[in-house]
Amino acid sequence: MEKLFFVTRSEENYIKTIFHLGGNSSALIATNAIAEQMETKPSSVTDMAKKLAEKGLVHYKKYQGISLTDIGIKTALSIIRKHRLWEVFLVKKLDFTWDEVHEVAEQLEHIKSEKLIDKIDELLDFPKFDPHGDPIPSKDGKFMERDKQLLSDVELNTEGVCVGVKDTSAAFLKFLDKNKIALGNTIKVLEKEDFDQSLHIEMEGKALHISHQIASNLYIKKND
Amino acid sequence: MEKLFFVTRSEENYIKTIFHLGGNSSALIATNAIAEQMETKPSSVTDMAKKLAEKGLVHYKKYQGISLTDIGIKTALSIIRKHRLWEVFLVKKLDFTWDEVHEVAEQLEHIKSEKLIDKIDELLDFPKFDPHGDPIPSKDGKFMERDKQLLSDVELNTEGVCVGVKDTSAAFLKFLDKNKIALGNTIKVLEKEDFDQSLHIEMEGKALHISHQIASNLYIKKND
DNA sequence: ACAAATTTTTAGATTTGTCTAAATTTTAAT
DNA sequence: ATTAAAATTTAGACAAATCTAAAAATTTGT
Ligand SMILES: [Mn+2]
Ligand SMILES: [Mn+2]
Ligand SMILES: [Mn+2]
Ligand SMILES: [Mn+2]
Repeated sequence: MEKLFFVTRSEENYIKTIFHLGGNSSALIATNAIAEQMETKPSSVTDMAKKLAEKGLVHYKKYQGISLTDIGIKTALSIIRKHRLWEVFLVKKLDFTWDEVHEVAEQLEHIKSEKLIDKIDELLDFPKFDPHGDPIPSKDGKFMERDKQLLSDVELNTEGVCVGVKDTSAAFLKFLDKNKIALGNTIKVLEKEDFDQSLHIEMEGKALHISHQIASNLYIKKND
Repeated sequence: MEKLFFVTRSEENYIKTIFHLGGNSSALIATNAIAEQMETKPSSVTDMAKKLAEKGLVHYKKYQGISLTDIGIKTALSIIRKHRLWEVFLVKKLDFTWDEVHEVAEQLEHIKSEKLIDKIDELLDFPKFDPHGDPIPSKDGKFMERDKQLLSDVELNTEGVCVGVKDTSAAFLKFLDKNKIALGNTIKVLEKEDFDQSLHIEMEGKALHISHQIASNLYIKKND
């Protein structure tokens, strides 16, 4: 007793959103939070909550909040796996840039074929992270959360490597491109401005001055 | 004035079906024919006919029949292009067999991204035919109909090459696999049985006896 | 040409996913 | 502990895509 019901595209999008808002574990996610994230109305979320509870994908108690069941979590991980693998495919095989992939992956993540996604995984040589540095769940739902910190949180003189972005908007990613900031680049924190918390850093040997807004959306992995 | 409206997945499926039933040119396609092909009810087809006419994708006159407008034809060709390119992709890049690809392509053909399909086209080196021998329309809607004939229609001693299948069902394709009949194989018609119209042929040098049903679903290109 | 058969359309209902506006419950503030 | 504010749910509506049953138009057979 597991894949009992067909899950629609809309249901998949709700499940994914609940997961991203932390609805795994036993945290209860608010109706409003889901509505805001999905740019829909709270009443629509309530309607869907009932439907998903009916299908055994979420726990739902009126007025209390929503969280994913085990099956819901498995479903979410499967969608996220597909989304991220397609993103890697688009970048590695079709020369998409990292700011172009999300939109298309939003569509591709709903394609229903286990064989398809497993073959894509194989074609890409089983990547562990997507183009934004986010981990890719394996077929059985496991994934390694990388040891990473926001650049804005590390102390002076820290050296490391860019490993991910928090903000994945096209606008932010294009800004990073323009400033030659890319995942894999080496980085060192040279100075912190107390006044505006901007940072003077060295990236791949070149000096760069970046705002707090940028630093608080870039993940780095500190050198051992 | 061209891509005026958003075309839904359901509308795309109707457009494609009308095209395949010959609704390009000015032939009028019957409501019942469309309903049968799509395994839906005639009343649903009528409803959709009105919607598509409203959007300028089909010509529709009550009780007379349905045909595609120029925009409708362009739309159909774009969907068919996507379907067939994805089929080639699945076979060439992901080792799908030709009997497995159709189902998945039915989903992938609805992905909306011009860049995606053009890059897939490029990755595959601009194939002209899909795994079943059907021509792939180019970006601008042109395609070459191959010079081909049903094996059941050619005369005795004809020599040629298998270039396509008429029946694309998984059952038929698997049958061909089992009998080592593949596109690209050389073929020669040795003898025709008058009684049941079965054929004795030579395929890649090996003798084979095939029924009329098989011969009438295999396309060959005669040697010059 | 005209009745019978067939095809097609209409009318009305259903499901899914969404919305607005009103009612209810929970939470926060005094 | 009340009251005010905020969050959530309900009730009722709507659009899309489908269906069934009945009505209308067309085609066919004699
Ligand atoms: Mn993404
Ligand atoms: Mn990503
Ligand atoms: Mn196909
Ligand atoms: Mn095909």
